[in-house]
Amino acid sequence: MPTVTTTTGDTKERILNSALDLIYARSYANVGVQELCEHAGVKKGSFYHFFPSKRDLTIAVLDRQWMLAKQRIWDPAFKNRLPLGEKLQRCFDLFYDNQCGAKHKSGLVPGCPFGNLALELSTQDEAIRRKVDAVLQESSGYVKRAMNEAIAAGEIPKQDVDAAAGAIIAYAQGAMLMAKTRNDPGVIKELRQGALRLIHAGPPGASKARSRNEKRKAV
Amino acid sequence: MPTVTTTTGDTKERILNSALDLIYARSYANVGVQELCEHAGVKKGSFYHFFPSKRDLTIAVLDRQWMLAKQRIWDPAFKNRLPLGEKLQRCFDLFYDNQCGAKHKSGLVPGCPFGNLALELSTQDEAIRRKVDAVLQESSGYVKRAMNEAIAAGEIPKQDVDAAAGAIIAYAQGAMLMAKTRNDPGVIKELRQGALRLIHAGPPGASKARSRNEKRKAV
DNA sequence: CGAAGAGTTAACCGACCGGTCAACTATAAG
DNA sequence: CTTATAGTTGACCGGTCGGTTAACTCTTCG
Repeated sequence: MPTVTTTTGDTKERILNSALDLIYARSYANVGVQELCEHAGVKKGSFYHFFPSKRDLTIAVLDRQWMLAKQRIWDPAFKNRLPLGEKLQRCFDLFYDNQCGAKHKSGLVPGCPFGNLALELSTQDEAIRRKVDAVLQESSGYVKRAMNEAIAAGEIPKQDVDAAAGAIIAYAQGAMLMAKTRNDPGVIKELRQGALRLIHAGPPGASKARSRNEKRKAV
Repeated sequence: MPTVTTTTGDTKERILNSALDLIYARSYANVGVQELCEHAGVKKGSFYHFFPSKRDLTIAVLDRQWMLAKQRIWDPAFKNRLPLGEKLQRCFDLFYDNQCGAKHKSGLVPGCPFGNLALELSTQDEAIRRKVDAVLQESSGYVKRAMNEAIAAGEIPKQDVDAAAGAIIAYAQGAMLMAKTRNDPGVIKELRQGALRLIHAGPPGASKARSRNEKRKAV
C-alpha cells in the first residue's frame, strides 16, 4: 500500500482537541480520562502512550488554548494600527463573540479557559498555576505594547503602563467570570467601555500633556 | 439532670464549617465527603442525616460564606459615612487583608469563594450558578447604594449606576482571580485604585466639593 | 527476510467517589 | 415504664477515578 492515510497519526491531536473541548466546557475534575478517550475515539492505553498523566495533558491543553487565543483574539485585536481604545473594544468584542458562539452550541457560557483552570486548580497544582500565570502575563504584554505605542503617539498621557495593563487583564477576567456566572454573554458588552476608563489617567498628579483626547460620559 | 448540653448538637455546624474551609481552600471536586467528615469529626451517615447531598451542602456553604462576607467585608466597607472612593478603597483593603491572612496560614492565596465556585461549577450545576449569581448581585447592591448616595451628596456626577457597580464587581473578581493566579495578594493592592477609575469621580483624596464641574478639564 | 521501535489494545489495579442502610443510642414526652 | 423521634454508627453499594501492564500490530529499515 502506498501512502494511503489511514486514521493513524492524528491520535495525539485528537486527544488534545477532545481535552480542550471537554475541559473547557466543563472542568478539569469533571472530565475523566475514560470519557476523554471515548470522545477522542482512543483507548486509554494510547492516551498514556502520549501523555504521562492527566495533569501533563492539561498543561499541553493550556499551551494550545493560548495559541488559539492569540490567533483568534489577541492578534486580531492588537496587531493593527487602530487607536488604543479601538483595540480594547475589539478585544472585548471578540470575547463577546466567542462566548456567544459557545453558548449557541451548548447553551452555556464557558468563560475564559485560563481563568477557569486558574480558579479550579491554582491551589492544587503549582505547575498549572504557573502556566496560567504566564499566559495572563503574555496577554498583559499585548496591552502593554499597545499602551506604549499609544503613549509614543501622544494618544494617551504618560502613565504606569504595567499597572494599567494589569488592570485591563483583571477587568477582562472579571467580565468573563460575570458572564459565565450570569450565563449571559451580554455582560461582556455591557462592561466593554469600562475598560477604557482604566486607561486614561495615571496616579494622582502624575499625568500631563493631554492632547486632543475626548472623554466619554455615560448616562 | 438539668439540661446539660453534653456533646452539643453542633454536628451540622461542624460539617458546615469544615466544608467551608476545605472547599474554599481547594475546590468542590477535590474535597470528598469522606475527608469532609473526618475533618469535622463526624461519620458519613451523620452527614447524610443533615444534608441530602454534597451539592446541597455546597449551597448551604455559599449561604454561610455570603453571611460572613457581609459582616467581614461589605458591611465594614460600606456601612459608614465615608465618601464613595474611601468605601471602595476599604473594600479592596479588606479583600487584601483576607487574602493575606489566608496565605499566611496555608501559603496559598485562595481567591474569592464565590468566584471559585462560579468558575468551577457554573456549567455543571444550575442551582449553584444561580446562587453565586445572586450573591454577586447582592454585592453589586452595596456598590449601587453607595453610588446613589454619593450622587445625591454631589460627590460624583450622575451616571449609569447599574453599569458602574457591575464594573466594580467584575473588576474586584478579576483582581482576586489575578491574585490567586499569581499567588500574591499584593496584586489586589496594585489594582486597588483602578477601581476608582471605573466610576466618574475626582482624583483620590479630593473627596469634597467636586459636584458637577466636569465640563472644564483641570491641569 | 528479521529486528526494532512506535503505536494500539483489552484486561486489570487499588483507591476513592457519592450515597445507602439497618441497627443502634440518647433524649424527652406521655 | 413505653414509645416516638432525633441523631449516630459502621458496614456496604455500584461505579468511577487515574494509572499500569503485557501482549499485540503495524511500519520502517537494514
